[in-house]
Amino acid sequence: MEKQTVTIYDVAREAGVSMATVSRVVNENQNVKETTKKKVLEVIDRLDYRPNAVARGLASKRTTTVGVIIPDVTNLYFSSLARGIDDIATMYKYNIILANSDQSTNQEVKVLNNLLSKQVDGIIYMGTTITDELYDAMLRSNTPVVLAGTMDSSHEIASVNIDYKTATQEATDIIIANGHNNIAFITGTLKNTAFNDLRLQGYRAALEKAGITYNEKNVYEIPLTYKAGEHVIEKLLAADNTAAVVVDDEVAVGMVNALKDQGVSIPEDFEIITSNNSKLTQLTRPCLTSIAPPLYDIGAVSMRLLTKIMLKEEIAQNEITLPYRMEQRQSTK
Amino acid sequence: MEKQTVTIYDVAREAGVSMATVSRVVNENQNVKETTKKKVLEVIDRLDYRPNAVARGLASKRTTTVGVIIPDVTNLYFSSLARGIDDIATMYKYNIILANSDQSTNQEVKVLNNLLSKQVDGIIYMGTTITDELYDAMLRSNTPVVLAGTMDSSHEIASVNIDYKTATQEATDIIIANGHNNIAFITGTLKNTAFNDLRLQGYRAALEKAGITYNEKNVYEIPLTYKAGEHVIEKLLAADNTAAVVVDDEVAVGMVNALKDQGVSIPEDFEIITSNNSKLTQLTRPCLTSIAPPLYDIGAVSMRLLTKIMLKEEIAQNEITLPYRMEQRQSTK
DNA sequence: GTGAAAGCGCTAACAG
DNA sequence: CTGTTAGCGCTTTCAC
Repeated sequence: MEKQTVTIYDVAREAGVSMATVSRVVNENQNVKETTKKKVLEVIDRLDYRPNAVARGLASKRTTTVGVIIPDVTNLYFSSLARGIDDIATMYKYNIILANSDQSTNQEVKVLNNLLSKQVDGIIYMGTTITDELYDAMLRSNTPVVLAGTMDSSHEIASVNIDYKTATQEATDIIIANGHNNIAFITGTLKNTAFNDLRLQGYRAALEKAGITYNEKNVYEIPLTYKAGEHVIEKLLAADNTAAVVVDDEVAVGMVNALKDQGVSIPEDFEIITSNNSKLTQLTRPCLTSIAPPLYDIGAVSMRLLTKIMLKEEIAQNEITLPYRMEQRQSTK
Repeated sequence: MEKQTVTIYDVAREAGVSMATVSRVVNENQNVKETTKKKVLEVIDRLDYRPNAVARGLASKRTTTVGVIIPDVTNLYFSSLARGIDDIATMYKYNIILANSDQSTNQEVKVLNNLLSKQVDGIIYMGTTITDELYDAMLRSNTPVVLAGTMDSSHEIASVNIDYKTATQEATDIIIANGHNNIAFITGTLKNTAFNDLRLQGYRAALEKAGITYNEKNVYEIPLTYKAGEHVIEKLLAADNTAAVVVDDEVAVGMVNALKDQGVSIPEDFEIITSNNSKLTQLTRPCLTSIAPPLYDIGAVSMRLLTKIMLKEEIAQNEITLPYRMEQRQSTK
C-alpha cells in the first residue's frame, strides 16, 4: 500500500529515451520530435505517471505554489477575495496554501515564515493592518508579495485596492444629501490602519465640504462583528445619530436588526450605508445600500499581479486602484 | 536579490558539526549532546536558517501538507468547516492547500490529481456527491482521505458527519407537531447524493410516523442559492404548502425574504426550518430555526482523524457521527 | 553522540 | 533533437 512510485526514470526506460527527454515532454518543451513525444506520452499514460512536484520544486526552485494569508476564511469579505485569488491561481497553474491569521501580528509572522520555508513562489496578504514587524519580514524574504484589499502606508509593496477615501466620502455625501447632519461613522480599530484611516478621511472630507462640524464622538471604534453592530445601536440612539456610515457588512446587518428590534424604521428614521457589498447586503430587509468594491476582482487582479511579479514581467504600476460602484438599496432614501 | 540560500550545510560548517547533526537538532532528535545542540541552535538563529520544506519533503517523503477540496470558499457552510480544518492542521504542523472544485466532478478529479502530484500527505474532501470516478481516483491514490460533512455510500472512506436522517426527521417532527400536513421539502439535486437522500428519508420517516401521506410534489429539487430560494416560494404558495424543511441556509434566507416581500408572516402563516445553522440563520428576521450541526467541529475532527490515519495510528472507527442540536428560533412556532 | 555518504525525483546546463 | 551529468537541500541508514 505504498504511494505511487512511478518516476521519470521508469518512463524513460520504458519509452527507450533519456529522462531529459521525458522531462522535456512533460514541460512542453518544443525541442522534441513529434514521434518521440507521442511515444513518451503514451508511456506516461500507460504507467499513470504523475510528475513529483516536490522534486520538481527542489530542482527548479519554483514550487508553483503561493501562500495566502487571510484573517478568517469564514468572513465573506475575505473569502470573496480568496475565491478570486484561487481562480486566477488555478488559471496560471498555481496552487494556494491558505493560512488563517486572525489578524494577530504574532500569528502572521509565524505564518509568513512557515510559508517561506515551504518555498512558496509568492504571497498574497489580506488584512487591515501591516505592522512594522511583518513588513520587515516581508521585505527581508525577497519573495514577491501582493496586498489584496489592504493598504500599505509605505507604498513599497504591490497592492490592489479601491479608493477607500473617495468611496467613503461619496457614501457620506449620499447621507448628507438626504438631510442628515449627525452622522455616525462605525469603524474597526483606527490604530495602525491606513485602511480605516482613509475611510475616516473620506467621512471627514464629506462633512467638511457640507459645512458640518466634525465631532469625534460620532466615530465609533468597535470590533467588526455582528454582535458589536447590534450593541452599538444603543449608543447611536442615545447620541441622536440619525444615520451611519459603516465599514463592515456584518456590523451593518447587526445594526439593521437591532434598529428593527427597537422599532426604528429604516430608512425613514435611520439611514445606513455599508462598505463591502458582500452577499449579506442583499440578505437583510431592508437591503443595504453599499459601496460596492469588486471583491472577486480585487482577489483576481492581485493574483494576476503576483504572477507578473513572480515571472519578472514588466508591471505598469505597483499599486492598482480598481473602480467601485455605489449600490443604492433600501437602507437609504 | 536572490532568495535566502542559507542551507543546512552552511549551518553545519559554521557550527563545526556535520549536516546530520544539524538535521537532528532541527528535527528534535534526542541523540544530540546538550552542548552541541545549543551551539547549533545559536548558529541557526544567527544565520536565520530556515529549513527548506521542499528538500525535506523530497528526502523524507512527507510534505506536512494536506489538500483540501472545497466546493466554494464563499459558502459559509463549507468555509466554517475549512476553518476548523485549518486550525487543527496548524496545531499538528500541517499546511493546507485549498482548492475550489465548484462541485464539478471534472474539476474535482483534476484537482485531486494536482494535489497528489504535490505529494500531499492526505486529503480532506468536502462536497455533497462523490462520483464513482472520483471515488476510484481516491482509492487508487493510496493517500489518506477524509470526507468532511460528506457521505460516502460505500462506507469505505473515513468521514465525519452528523446523522442527517434523524436530524431531518426531528426537524420535520417539529413542523408536524405545529399542525402542518402539507410540508415542502426543499433540497439540492437528489442525483447520486447519499447526503440529500438521507435527509429525504428523514423527512419521509417523519411523515409516515405521523400518518401523513408522502407526496412527491412536495419535494422541490432546486439549486442551492439565495435566488432559487426566493423563486421557489411562488410554487410553494401555489401548492398550498404552509411549512418547509430546507437543506440549505442561503436558500432558507431567500425563502424568508420572498415570503416577507409577499406579506406572508412567519411563523404565523408559514414555518421554516433549515439545516446548517450558519451565521446567516441569525442575520435574518425572523431568525431561522435550524438543525445545528457543529460545523467547526466537523472540520476539526476530520482533520484530527486525518492526522491519525496519516501517522498510522489506531483509529476506533472510520465513520464518525457527531451530535447535533436543534436551534429553535422565530421561524417556527 | 556524531559523521559520511547515498539517495529522494527532477531540472538544467552542456555536449553532441 | 537527444543524452549525460550535476546538483537542488535535506533525511536516513550505517559506521564509528
